Amino acid sequence: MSNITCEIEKYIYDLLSEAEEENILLRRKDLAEIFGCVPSQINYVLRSRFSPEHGFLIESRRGGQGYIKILRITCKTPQDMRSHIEDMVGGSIDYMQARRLLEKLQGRKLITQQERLLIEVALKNTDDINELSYQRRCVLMAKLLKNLLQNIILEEEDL
Amino acid sequence: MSNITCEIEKYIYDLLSEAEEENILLRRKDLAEIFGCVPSQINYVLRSRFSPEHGFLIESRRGGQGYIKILRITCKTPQDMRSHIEDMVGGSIDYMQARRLLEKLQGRKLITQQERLLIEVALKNTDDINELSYQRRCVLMAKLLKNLLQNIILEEEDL
DNA sequence: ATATTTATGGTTAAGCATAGTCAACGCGAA
DNA sequence: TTCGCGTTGACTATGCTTAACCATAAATAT
Repeated sequence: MSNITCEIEKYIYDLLSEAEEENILLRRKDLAEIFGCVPSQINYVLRSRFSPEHGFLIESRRGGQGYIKILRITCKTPQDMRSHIEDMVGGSIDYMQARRLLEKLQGRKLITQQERLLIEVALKNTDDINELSYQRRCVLMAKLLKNLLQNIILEEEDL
Repeated sequence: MSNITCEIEKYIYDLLSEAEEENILLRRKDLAEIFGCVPSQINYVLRSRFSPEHGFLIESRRGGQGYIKILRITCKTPQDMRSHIEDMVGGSIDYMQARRLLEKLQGRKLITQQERLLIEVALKNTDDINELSYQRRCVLMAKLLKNLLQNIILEEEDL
């Protein structure tokens, strides 16, 4: 995997691992210089790899002494996780969105690959109910997805 | 501590912490002299660090014996808080502004970091609805944000 | 009383150093 | 081919600092 985006992602991940705190401070232009790319590449990495859905918050300032701060948010309680799942999925979701979400969750090690495949099978069954409208299917899929995620993720967290 | 604005902010914050009352009196020119900056720098600090979003109101008077008074906003009733939220968010807000606001609200301990993340996820979903115009999304986001904030901040009182 | 002077604070715009957005383009996979 | 991800750079927005100019309240002179 030799594209710059992945390299920058890994670099930031390593910084976060090393950091005592759950957050790190960066200079966009410095990072761009390190990787020999345009500054806006950093924005792309943040948007595609460190978004709220991935469990990160970004703070930043422009101007002199500007910075980018990346915070990793951990869901400490089952209630937090339930709310988090509710927010990620929402009241309606289509099959492709759901699959992208599952991919991210697997990347965060919140679900295993097998669990992900099982969920996708379940979702596909719902998506194949052609008697229902698209909208109706999206609502049903959201409910199903949330139930499955909550069962899987919270079971492991509730020790 | 590299810029004067942050130093002045901290200075004022310390004064407010020490003060018995929920407000303090300052002389603009004295403060400017202490920090060796032009007086209008103080206005910049007040505008960017002690606005209603930050939980403060400013009163002042010109001429001889002039002063600047900084008051901490206190929301005594749920209705006060609703008005405060309405003032801060307004009828339209974009994703960046909303994020900055959430950063401040977390700083004021009105929301937790987890709650902030959840709200950002929800806002991002709205911001990603590309079928809608920018203006329409801003209006929707303002409504969503106010609803979420009111539910979170007023959860106890509102029942 | 009224006008003038003095002592405050307010507003705005310019300039620089950042960061953000957007749309076009390239490339590889389905 | 078509689609989605990644890359790029031109353009935009923001944050801070400074300074010139504006507005107002109080003190003083008349």
